[in-house]
Amino acid sequence: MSAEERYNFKEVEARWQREWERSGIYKVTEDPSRPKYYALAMFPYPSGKIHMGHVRNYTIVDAIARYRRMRGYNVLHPMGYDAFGLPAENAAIQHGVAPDKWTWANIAEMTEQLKSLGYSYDWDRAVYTCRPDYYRWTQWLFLQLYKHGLAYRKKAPVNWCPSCETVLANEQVEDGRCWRCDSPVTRNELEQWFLRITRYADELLADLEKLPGWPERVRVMQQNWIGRSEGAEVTFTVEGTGDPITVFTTRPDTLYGVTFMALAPEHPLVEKLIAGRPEAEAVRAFRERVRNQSEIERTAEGGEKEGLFTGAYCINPLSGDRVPIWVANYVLMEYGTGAVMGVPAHDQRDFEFARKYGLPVRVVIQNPSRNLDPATMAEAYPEPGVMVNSGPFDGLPSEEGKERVVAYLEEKGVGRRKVQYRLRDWLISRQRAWGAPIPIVYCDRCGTVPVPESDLPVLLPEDLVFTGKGASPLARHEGFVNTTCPRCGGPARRETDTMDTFICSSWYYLRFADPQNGQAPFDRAKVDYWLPVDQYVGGVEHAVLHLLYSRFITKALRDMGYLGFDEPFTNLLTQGMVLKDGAKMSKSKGNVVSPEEMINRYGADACRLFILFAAPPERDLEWSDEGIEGAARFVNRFYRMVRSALPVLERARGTDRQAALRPEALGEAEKALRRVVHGTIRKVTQDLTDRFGFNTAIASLMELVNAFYEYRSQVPEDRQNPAVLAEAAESAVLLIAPFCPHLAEELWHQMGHTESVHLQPWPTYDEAALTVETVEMAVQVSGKVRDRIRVPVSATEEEIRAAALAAEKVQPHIAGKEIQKVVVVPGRLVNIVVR
RNA sequence: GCCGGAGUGGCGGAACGGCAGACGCACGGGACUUAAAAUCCUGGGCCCCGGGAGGGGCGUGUGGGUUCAAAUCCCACCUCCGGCACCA
Repeated sequence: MSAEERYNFKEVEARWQREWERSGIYKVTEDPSRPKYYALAMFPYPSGKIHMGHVRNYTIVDAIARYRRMRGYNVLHPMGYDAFGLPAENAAIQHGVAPDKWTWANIAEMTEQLKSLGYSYDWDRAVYTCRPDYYRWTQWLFLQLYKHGLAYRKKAPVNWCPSCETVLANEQVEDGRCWRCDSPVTRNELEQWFLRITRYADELLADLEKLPGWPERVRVMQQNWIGRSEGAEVTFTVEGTGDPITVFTTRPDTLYGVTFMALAPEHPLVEKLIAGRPEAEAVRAFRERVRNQSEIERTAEGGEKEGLFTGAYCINPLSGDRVPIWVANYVLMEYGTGAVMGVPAHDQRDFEFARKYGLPVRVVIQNPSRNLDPATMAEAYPEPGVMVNSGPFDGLPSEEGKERVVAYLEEKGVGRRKVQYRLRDWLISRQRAWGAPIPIVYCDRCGTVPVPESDLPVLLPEDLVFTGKGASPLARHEGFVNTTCPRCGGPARRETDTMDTFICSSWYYLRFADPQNGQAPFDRAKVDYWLPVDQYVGGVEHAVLHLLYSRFITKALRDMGYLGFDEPFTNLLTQGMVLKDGAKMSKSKGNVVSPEEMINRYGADACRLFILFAAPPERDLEWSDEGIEGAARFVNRFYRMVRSALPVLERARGTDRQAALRPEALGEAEKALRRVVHGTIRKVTQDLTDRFGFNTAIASLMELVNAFYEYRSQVPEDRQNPAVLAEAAESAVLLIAPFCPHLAEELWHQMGHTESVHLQPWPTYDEAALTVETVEMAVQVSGKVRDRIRVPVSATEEEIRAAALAAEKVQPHIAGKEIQKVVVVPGRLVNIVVR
């Protein structure tokens, strides 16, 4: 093949990217006359260059967006940057580059790379969370939450990452380590801002039911994280002082089995209980030791249970028993009430604790199949059974007992039904400077004062000094800190913590509906038109973080009257990772494949094609150098297919194609090619509509290309049917457009069209072209394929049966045998069952 | 421990009650070429019998079951991956 016939992807891709940008074909506005489709990829942190994970994510969404556009939808397909965050600050400390400079340089580079991949974004809608015109509204969001009692400040034990020098939310601690830098997290008592996500715990859990378009896996992860459990609160009374100690339990039926009370070492009552007692010093020392343990140490595997007797006793409200009060390291102050009733016979943790410290074990639920003996039990019996040693409740099945005990406690006023969640409020203060400042002022006279909306944004100073030591640069910036109270006008100090960047990303999908709005975060009518997101795509690592936060913010804004829907993301696709040599790509492993290099060597279309073809989107994808070469080869093969047919196609110009495609006008070879063409249209359409079967859709396209070559090699050039070839080539180009947009656009124009291929309607298949006169069917004898027969599609079951029984290779297998049954599956197979 | 997902040729994967291995990668053979690259055609799950055309058996993690028919449905188990986990 001559040099100029080789597909010059570099020139073609650059040319069409320029043209699309010039003509603005991907720009969208609201259009009530068309159905809308909002396709969204999780926007990136501008870390420097894009990696293969990004390419995969955005290629999937781009294919979806392009397909929907051709199907007649008004498609919103935006992109932006989650641009606040620690790496920018670290760069400032290490290299002395200002965080905004560093960030904007990265954004410029990544944008250029994204453009080189030919994604169909409406770039006019890009949002940058670090820009005042965006974070102004992040601050506005905070103020609304504050106004509605959903943002509050409290002193609490919090997760502190010593390396990032900031606190973290619970969701951002994994196995006791910082999600970002992997350092062990410590516990600190600090005054911090929280968002009351727990107020929505119930709805966040219940509404998972409304998300059938989410992967089961993600819903289960959120369910686990929210951790709802039903039980009761029961109040014990301290002997002597009468102080109440309330516990949460899921097993009110075991209340008669309580043999000790266990308090978290940090429990507020501990100090009063031990005051003046000989145990006081030891308990205080124990408390300090536990408090200083890191999350990892405290929850280490096995978890040796430790505790100390306080010297005090309390009274069981049900049995009247006198119960010793202990402090124990396994009781967490953050969950429930920070106090646990110890029932060794029926709770494994209590059991271990009781055995270690010689506390009594009292069986109150009897195992129906094997009698439990407290003296010999080797482990707790947590299963249901029959209540014993429980006064008036003896003989009740334990499940029923739960109800009866709670009812009794409520009647006596010493307990009540309670639903407890594992989910805790979202800690959002960050002691970092490169983030959206929390719009709060502290005034000696007025206290905590929110910045008025009209004063937003609270701007980040541009002259921050990053030393990496001591307090945040924001806290050390006098010009920022010192201000006047918006209420009384007196001297005041600004809050110097910034917001968790997950707040910035918890509402960005709303801003895309109205990104330039200077008067409000978004216009309700525009949001009503575009939202919710029809298809969201991203990594599963945000299953609990970003996706839970966004659901919460959506519900909060809905309750404030700003939104009219309950859930932000109707359908979610969690794409798999891109691996190399079986492992996640990372600099330390040295197995990183650079998208930039691949695009340079093989072209954007080949990269996109390989990534879509190599694995279904939700599965991990193993990068293969040979694989992408194969994809590049196919791009060329496709290009040559159309190029070499252009002279023949020229003959179809201006003729009546529909007339030329009438069945009477076609020979067998033409009909066969048309069958493949229309079969492929059907297959690709199905694969893109009801699932994301990009890999099988592309496989089907490859079969079409193979059939095209076969036709051209088997029918002499002068006898080739121009109308059939034109239909095949046009269909192929339209079908490949979502995957290889440059290739499709180039060929579309070479075929003589002047409008963009991406604005064309999606092809439809012709049922008539799919019909066949005869079908081949397999003939099985007792389930094994022995022969094949060709029968007319119109053949009756009786005729098929006769043909099968007469088939040559079937004879030896049925000769002399009794035919028990013949199963005929028309169009597929015949199974002759013999004995 | 509880919950979820996945195990199919040398490799990525397809089929999700009806002919296992579509499509591609890698590999073998052939054509074109002085040669190579590129391209085009072609072969192939594994084992056994046959010189050959051909024939037979076994095959979707393991063991059972349902069915004329199971990768697909049911039961039990194994392995790997992921989530939660001293949450009362």
